[in-house]
Amino acid sequence: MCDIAAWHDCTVAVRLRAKHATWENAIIRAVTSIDVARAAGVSQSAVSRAFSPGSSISARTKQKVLAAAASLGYRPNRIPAIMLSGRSFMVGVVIGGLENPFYATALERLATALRESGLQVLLMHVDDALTLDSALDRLVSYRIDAIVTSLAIGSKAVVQALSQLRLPVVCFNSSHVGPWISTVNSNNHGAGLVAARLLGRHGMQRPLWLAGPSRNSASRARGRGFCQGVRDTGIPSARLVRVQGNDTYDSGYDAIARLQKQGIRPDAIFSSNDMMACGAIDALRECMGLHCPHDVAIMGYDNIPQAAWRSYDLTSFDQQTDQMVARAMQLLDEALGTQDGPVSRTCIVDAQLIERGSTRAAR
Amino acid sequence: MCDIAAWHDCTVAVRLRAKHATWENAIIRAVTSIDVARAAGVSQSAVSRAFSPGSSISARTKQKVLAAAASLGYRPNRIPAIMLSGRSFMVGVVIGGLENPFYATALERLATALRESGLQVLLMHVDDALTLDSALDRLVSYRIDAIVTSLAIGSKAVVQALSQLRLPVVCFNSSHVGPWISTVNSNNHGAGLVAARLLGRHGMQRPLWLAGPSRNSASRARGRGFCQGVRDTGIPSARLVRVQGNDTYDSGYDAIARLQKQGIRPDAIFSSNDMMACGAIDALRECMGLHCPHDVAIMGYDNIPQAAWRSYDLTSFDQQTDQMVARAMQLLDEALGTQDGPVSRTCIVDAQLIERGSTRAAR
DNA sequence: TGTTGTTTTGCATAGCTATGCAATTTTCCG
DNA sequence: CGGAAAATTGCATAGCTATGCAAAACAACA
Repeated sequence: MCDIAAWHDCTVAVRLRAKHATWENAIIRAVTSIDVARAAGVSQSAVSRAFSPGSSISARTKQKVLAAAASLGYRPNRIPAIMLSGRSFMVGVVIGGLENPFYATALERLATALRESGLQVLLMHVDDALTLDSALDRLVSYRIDAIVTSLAIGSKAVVQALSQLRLPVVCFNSSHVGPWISTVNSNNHGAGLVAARLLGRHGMQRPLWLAGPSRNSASRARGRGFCQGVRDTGIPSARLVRVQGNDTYDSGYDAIARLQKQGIRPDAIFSSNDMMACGAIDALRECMGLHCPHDVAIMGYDNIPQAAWRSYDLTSFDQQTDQMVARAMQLLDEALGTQDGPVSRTCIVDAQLIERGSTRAAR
Repeated sequence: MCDIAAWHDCTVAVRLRAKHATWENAIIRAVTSIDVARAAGVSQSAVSRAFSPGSSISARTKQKVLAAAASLGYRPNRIPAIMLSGRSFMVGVVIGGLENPFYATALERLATALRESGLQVLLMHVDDALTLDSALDRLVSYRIDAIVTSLAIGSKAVVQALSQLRLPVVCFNSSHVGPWISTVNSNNHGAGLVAARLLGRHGMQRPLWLAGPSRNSASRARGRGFCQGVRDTGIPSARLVRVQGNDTYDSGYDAIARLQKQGIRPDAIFSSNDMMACGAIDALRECMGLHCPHDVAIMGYDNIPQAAWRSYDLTSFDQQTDQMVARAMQLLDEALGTQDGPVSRTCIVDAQLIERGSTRAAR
């Protein structure tokens, strides 16, 4: 019924003819500061100074230049400055997994923070680690000043590749460190402890740790914290269930659905992230007839918007994106500002427990 | 309007540090092709050719160059080429509203497509139309080749600002057109018709159109299609309820929650997007005691991942992101390839109805 | 070997702006 | 008004690579 768009039918081509022959030249050659200088009757230096705040130029000259620039449609060109200074004010942002709303939001905040610091975002989306190398080559060929990545830097090889760039790198939630590499981590281990204590207060006896892929170091840290917290609280030790595949809703759903066959019946679940937790809630109800929070208490991580949606009402840990981004900017500034060579710092931000209905047992 | 001086101001702090960086670079200078040439005992041209596929160079020379380059850690530099060719192979991508998973996914796909076409993404996140002007100035100062934006270009002023850049612009779901501006639209109106027909088949009698903000032209088109479809089908005409604020889950929830007081009791809702639809489902249950699909059939738009989550199981229209991105790339290639001046084309992609439980009335 | 044709190499340059420095103009003050 | 100080302006250049063109090396062939 809805057939593929026949775009030859729906397409409207509108070609606009030039009124003056001049604009065609403008395509071939952009308006330069020399053009403006000629039009304003000043030197090219004056044009440059008119657009550089704080430089030595009289109000009258600046006025003339700006007028000429406006009439010619001149736009300052930062490319030559990159060559001269060796600084492009571009930061390579390497991301993946935007289907997780947490990363999408983080990217948004990061982009805003970078913009406000006068830095541009050269975005590189990578599907897997394989494409990372060529992605880095590309970024570097544009002479980026630094790299910020939210990828969970899993392998030593990736760390080495990053270090060899001899560029400041700031990672989110990466456990590996090395020269040139700084990281901002959520306090994953601490949050795991808090999660376990919360279950202890509710008297849970059959906790389950719903783990993300083992290559995800942040997930591993959450699990370690949780299991330790469970031991500390004196609850019977937590059962580990690891999702197959990625840390998505479907993976969480499937992992819990499999419990049915195995005869496992948890009364509390701590999930490596919110999407998996939502999948778990639905699987419990649909496959096992268990309801949250009446039969099972559930906690996630990330505090994605959907955790607050009423159908899930999911207790979660907020990663405090704003703080983490602010820290990342600090580390970045520090790395960019120093002349002392490779900087490597780590910085940990506490996650905040957001209690919602999914852990309010109504027994 | 386009205050160029203003954004220069915000980079002053960083600029000062750049001086130090320059001074420092005199000591730790990036490896250039000249360094490699010296090390390999060849001319700088040879180095350039060794890294330009298809250029005239003997295997032996290339070998020497690559070896020297590897040992020095040389990385090709595209910045001078930008100056020479006037082409940066960077595309400015202007986005906002990543909290809507649909846009996040679209960005991911777009970034991938651009990368595969050898284009870089210079990302610009804008919170509102106010920051757009300065954002554009920044992008242009990096000599981007084109702009792609998923913002709903609402106002004539924005269109004019974009046109004045004299750069190819490709918009998603924008109704306004103009020189230099091409658009890829979802068939919003057609989808509205389809939605109405679906309700007609189910015998609904009290349809409600849950409208997004009136400035959103895509939302308006969906509403027009729906209302016309409702008329065509002979159902009593659809009631309009417009959200206050943005097109989010909360807005959808609140809009439906308000129905209670007004004594409105729909038996079918077509929502401007999925997030609002999810809010509507929850509000119906919590505030009015109505259940979906038993009491009310609900449809959304975008087919975000959450629409498939079992707690919502929402019928939706898939915007066929892959197709839309592919079309956008075609329009982009066309605009970049032509020398004939400003191109303006429009292209429409049908949305695909995804029927799920929210419209499977179990009466 | 000489000649012609082909491949490879190096030279020289363009591309545009920011900035140090010197020259010039303006301002200030005695 | 004169001269010193300050402000402004212009000149010249650096920054790095891709590429047209000419020169050189090489290959093929008689």
